[in-house]
Amino acid sequence: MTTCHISSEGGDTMPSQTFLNLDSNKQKKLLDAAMNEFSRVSYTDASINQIIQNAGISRGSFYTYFVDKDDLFGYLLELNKKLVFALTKEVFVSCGGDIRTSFLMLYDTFTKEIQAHMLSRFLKNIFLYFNIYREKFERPGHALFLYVHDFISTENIRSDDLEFIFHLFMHNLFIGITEAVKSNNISGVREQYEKKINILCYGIYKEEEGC
Amino acid sequence: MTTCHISSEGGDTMPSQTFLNLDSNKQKKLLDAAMNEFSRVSYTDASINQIIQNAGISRGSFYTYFVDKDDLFGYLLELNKKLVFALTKEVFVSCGGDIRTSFLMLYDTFTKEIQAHMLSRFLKNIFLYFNIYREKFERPGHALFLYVHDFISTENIRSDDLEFIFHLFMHNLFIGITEAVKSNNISGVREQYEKKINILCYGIYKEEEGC
DNA sequence: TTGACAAATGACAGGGTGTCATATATAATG
DNA sequence: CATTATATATGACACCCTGTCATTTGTCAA
Repeated sequence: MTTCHISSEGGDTMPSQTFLNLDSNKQKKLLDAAMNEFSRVSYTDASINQIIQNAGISRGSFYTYFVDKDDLFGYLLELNKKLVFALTKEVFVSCGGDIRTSFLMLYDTFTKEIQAHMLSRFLKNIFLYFNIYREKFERPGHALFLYVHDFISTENIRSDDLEFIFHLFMHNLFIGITEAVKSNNISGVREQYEKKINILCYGIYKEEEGC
Repeated sequence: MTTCHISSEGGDTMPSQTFLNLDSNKQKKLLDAAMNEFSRVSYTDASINQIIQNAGISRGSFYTYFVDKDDLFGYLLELNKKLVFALTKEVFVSCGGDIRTSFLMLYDTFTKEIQAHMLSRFLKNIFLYFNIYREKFERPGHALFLYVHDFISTENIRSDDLEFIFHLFMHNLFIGITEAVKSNNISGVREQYEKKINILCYGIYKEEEGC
């Protein structure tokens, strides 16, 4: 409970043993085809037909590996989760645990990652059609929190519910990145994101109000 | 620009003249069938086949009225917009324009409305599958802001960008309602929502930090 | 060689969308 | 009234999708 491995949550979507038994080349071929399809179009439009065609497997086979599109997609997320976890932790450490600077840096880190990394197209599409993935993606939030909460500084924080705050910031981070990916006015989006983070940190009301 | 009618924005999704020319009974029959379908299942699963079957019109006719499911749905939103606008304004007025109390009350008002009003099932489904509608629904936000901004008090607000703040609160209101509709722990959700609003108003940092 | 079990297959049923040539109203006009 | 023009309605059609399942193919041990 207290110690948490990355893979602890989200084990609900797993391929069948049949798939796991498969020659790893064949596995990769299917996974690659899936990544391509989910990068090509939105989740809704992604077609299993396309995937199996590109992977060169039969319809029937696919359904012995995964129960449906959701299952496959969940597995892909699972595989890419480690990257997100590691990056997040790294940022918190390098910011001395300060929430405000951490979340500003997370934004920059992820948007850069999306531009530069091999996963770019897939990640980009995730954020591009984020509204659809939101639930799937935000669910492992608890695991992520457990993974990094030791590295968050709470000295200057008013509330005692750190997890709540973490999720609130995370949520806004994801929305920010989503907008960054969609928009062509990068600096404008970044500016708005910082504004939001500042509001979350300092509030909108003038000083006089008591806590 | 400054004066704003409710219908100003979102005129992009409109039924064809053919539909508008129709006998109003026939119009209603189709609209009712659509409302039922969008209440029955998620937007993704909503089927035009079902709608035309229940409305007793032919496939071909439907496509002379609306270009697709999106178009039809947009029109339904348009028709229900007035209610949302009116309620929002009312709340702001009755709260003397204070953002915090207004948004707390908006939450209560809308969740009650969803339970009590004739539109309940439709509205409920909107929020239930909100992730999908988010864009469609948040787009008319600007019109809504123009409609109510005169009734928002800015005395105790730090920032000068009222519209930005308004959208931020609106966004969280919608998420709150969405969660309320989904959850069976109503009071818990309401509590979390208030927590969030308080953070937006007062921030998470302790006093000492300068503005 | 022969079972026995694991894996792969594609035809099939059932559902969906958007189109279009054709049929049927309704109105207008000589 | 007959005729032509115009608006509206229709459902068969082409095409796409998903999930299933009886059957075939592969593999390995006895």
